[in-house]
Amino acid sequence: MAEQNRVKEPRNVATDARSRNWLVPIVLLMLREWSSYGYELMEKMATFGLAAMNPGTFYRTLRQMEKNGMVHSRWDTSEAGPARRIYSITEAGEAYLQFWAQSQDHYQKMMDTFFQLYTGQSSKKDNQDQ
Amino acid sequence: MAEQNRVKEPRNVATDARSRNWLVPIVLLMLREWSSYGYELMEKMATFGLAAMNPGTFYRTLRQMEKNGMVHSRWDTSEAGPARRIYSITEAGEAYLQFWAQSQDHYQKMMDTFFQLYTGQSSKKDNQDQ
DNA sequence: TGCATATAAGTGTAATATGCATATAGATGC
DNA sequence: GCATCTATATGCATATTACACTTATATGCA
Repeated sequence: MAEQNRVKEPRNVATDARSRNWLVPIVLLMLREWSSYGYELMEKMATFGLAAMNPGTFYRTLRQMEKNGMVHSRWDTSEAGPARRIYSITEAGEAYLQFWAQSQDHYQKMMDTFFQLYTGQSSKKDNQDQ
Repeated sequence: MAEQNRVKEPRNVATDARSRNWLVPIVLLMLREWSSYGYELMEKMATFGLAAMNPGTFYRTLRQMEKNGMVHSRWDTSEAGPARRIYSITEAGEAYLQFWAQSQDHYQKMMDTFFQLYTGQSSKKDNQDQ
């Protein structure tokens, strides 16, 4: 019955920022370094090798983060062109970032377990050279 | 305005199998080793330190995977107790697993970049002792 | 001037995903 | 008989996300 059902192409899973679980912390990280606005943030995402999700979701996520208190924003009309909403990280945002970073430890272990089973040996993929 | 809005407690983010992005590959991994059924698979999840999501979602995901062609199933009534739906991995499932493992590489690099920015040094969280 | 395009930030709505509660059913214990 | 464990599954509400648009300012250029 499941005959002509091809395997649905996995939509890049962790390759992109999807699940927003990634989006939020990465945006916070960027804002920790320099306050910025949506359009720029979206472009910087590429630095992380993250094909940014569609703009609509991205902007909406930013507003959501503001509602959650992780960031706050102000309009910037000083530059030419359309007004920009400049986001800055808040203390709550910093706290979240810290919490998240800690939780990554667990994640890393899980990944390690995965690769142990998958390849029969530990992932240890970061002992490349440097 | 965003005043009494506390930061929504992140519901364990990557700590559990949520986003199912993890669920699928891990189930496939387990099925690669030995064909099994939902109930057992759910229990084995604990091995990965993954608090299994609720049964409903779990079973539903398995059926979804079958529809996608990653696994196929047959009823097993040979044992005592309720019939079990035994799942086996398909070639498409193996292919997906491979694809996924590759994408994790990318993911790992991203995480590394993240921690470089966050702590100012490479994550290197697995050079603990051994 | 008129129009395409880049920059910038959004909204509406439908499709998906997920959690939670609940249903069904065989087997076993008491 | 009835509670409980094993085993699989569905219904519904809510949460997430994608996709298609909308609104605006500014610039290039024919």
